[in-house]
Amino acid sequence: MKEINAALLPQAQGGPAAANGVRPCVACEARGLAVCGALSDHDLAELSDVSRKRTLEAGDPLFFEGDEPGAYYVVRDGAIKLYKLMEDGRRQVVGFLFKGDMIGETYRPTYNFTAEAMEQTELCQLSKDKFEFFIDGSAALSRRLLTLASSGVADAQNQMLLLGRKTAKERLASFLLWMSEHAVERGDDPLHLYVPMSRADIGDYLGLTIETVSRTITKLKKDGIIELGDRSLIHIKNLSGLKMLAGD
Amino acid sequence: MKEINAALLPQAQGGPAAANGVRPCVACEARGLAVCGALSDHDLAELSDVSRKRTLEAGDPLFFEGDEPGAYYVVRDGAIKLYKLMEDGRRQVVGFLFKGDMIGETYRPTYNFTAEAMEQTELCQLSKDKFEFFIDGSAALSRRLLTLASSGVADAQNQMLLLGRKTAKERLASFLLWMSEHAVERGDDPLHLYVPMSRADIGDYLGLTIETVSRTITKLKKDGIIELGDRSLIHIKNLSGLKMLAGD
DNA sequence: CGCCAGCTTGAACGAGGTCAACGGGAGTGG
DNA sequence: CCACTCCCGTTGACCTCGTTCAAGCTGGCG
Repeated sequence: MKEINAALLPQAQGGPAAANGVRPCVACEARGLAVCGALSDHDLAELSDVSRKRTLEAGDPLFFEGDEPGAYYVVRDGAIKLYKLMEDGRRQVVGFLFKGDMIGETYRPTYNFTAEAMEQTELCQLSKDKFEFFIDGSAALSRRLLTLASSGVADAQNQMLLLGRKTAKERLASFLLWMSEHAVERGDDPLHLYVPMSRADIGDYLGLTIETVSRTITKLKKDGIIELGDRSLIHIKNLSGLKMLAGD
Repeated sequence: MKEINAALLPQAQGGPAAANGVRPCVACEARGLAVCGALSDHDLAELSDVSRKRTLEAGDPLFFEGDEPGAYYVVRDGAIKLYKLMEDGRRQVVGFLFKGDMIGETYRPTYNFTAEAMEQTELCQLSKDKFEFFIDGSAALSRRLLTLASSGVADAQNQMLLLGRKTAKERLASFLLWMSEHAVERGDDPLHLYVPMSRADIGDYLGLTIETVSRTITKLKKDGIIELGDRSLIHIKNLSGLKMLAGD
């Protein structure tokens, strides 16, 4: 039962981790963050039976826009980007997922975006049918998923305001603030941001080119708002200044 | 019980229609379209008890961004726009609602946008607490709401692609196609669109100015793609041409 | 060391914004 | 019935922000 979808997977999991097979969700480090927090220990133990660990390397796709959803995924660790492509290659990143986030295309016939790992990422893969059976049986889980979907809509609407009406500087400032707020939720330092996405990813998320992203970051640096560190780290030196710049 | 929230309403309903009070949801013309379709006749009869009819005139606000949600609303007839404002007045329309659509800020602490009628609009107002009690008790309703929320997210992501990466012409074409598809869902003629929104509304939805909207519509007219009729009517003369222009 | 991918910086361009003038239909009042 | 106003949409001329094109820079890795 753990292996039902193995044949459909883009890449089957290899290496030493595979030997561990399913780990109990009860002890999952992402449990507190994730949707699984809505379930009792007993339910979670059952969920373990329909879940399966997946590991992706940087650049690996999880699924493509238009694919039929075969599973739900919870990010245990790492970072995923979600994007849509136009025929001529124009790209729009519609979201980023980090530890505890879920891919919630609940009850949709096809995925509306492509999902791709930005770095090595561990996922919990939940069988679609089994998980939906769980949803129907648990009002708490339904409620949690509805709440998540609603905040997903709210996030998307904020992004619409950004894309439709904000200047390049306001977009960058809003993006950094968003990253900061989500760092808080995950219990990370909100002033020393780990930003695993490339300039191209940021540009495609903010509706800008890599050049504009680069230039705007340089300006923020010169204004003393932020500082760039090693390994994708961005230090926010002036949070209130950043909030001013974000507009709203 | 029908009147519990009457004191909180921005404008109490007046005129002859008020005398009717609550009309049974069972016979509601929007039932087939709306979320209520997920409920049995029996449940709907109960829902009638916690629902109340509201009528808005063009320009009337239903609620403001930041307000605490006190109710859920289903549009029975008319048209509503949802928008967010920045301090300096820049505006982003994040959605339009028509017959059968629901305002689904499920389980959120505040509304994320302002809702305003674009023409005379009839709404069914459902008590928040009562309706949430219904949700918890009905897996079918939960499922329906989750499906709606998911397609709301998908819609929002498509709009992100539009706002982030499409040209003015592509935006207008995509908008008209979107209107056409939703006309089909509502059982209206998909080639003779009723477009109740002003140029300003369209511009603020597409991240453009009224001037650019006007110029672009003129171009579409000159290219023989569309034709403008009386009373907010737009006739699509070349649907496949429109699809070409929309990109994706 | 050399190569390549990702990032930065500069210079010129252009799609859409801004500013301004005008037109036409609905409502109002004489 | 016309004169007047107001609002909305259209059109034109000019400008600007972000894009495009191009050149260098930096660091990781063979």
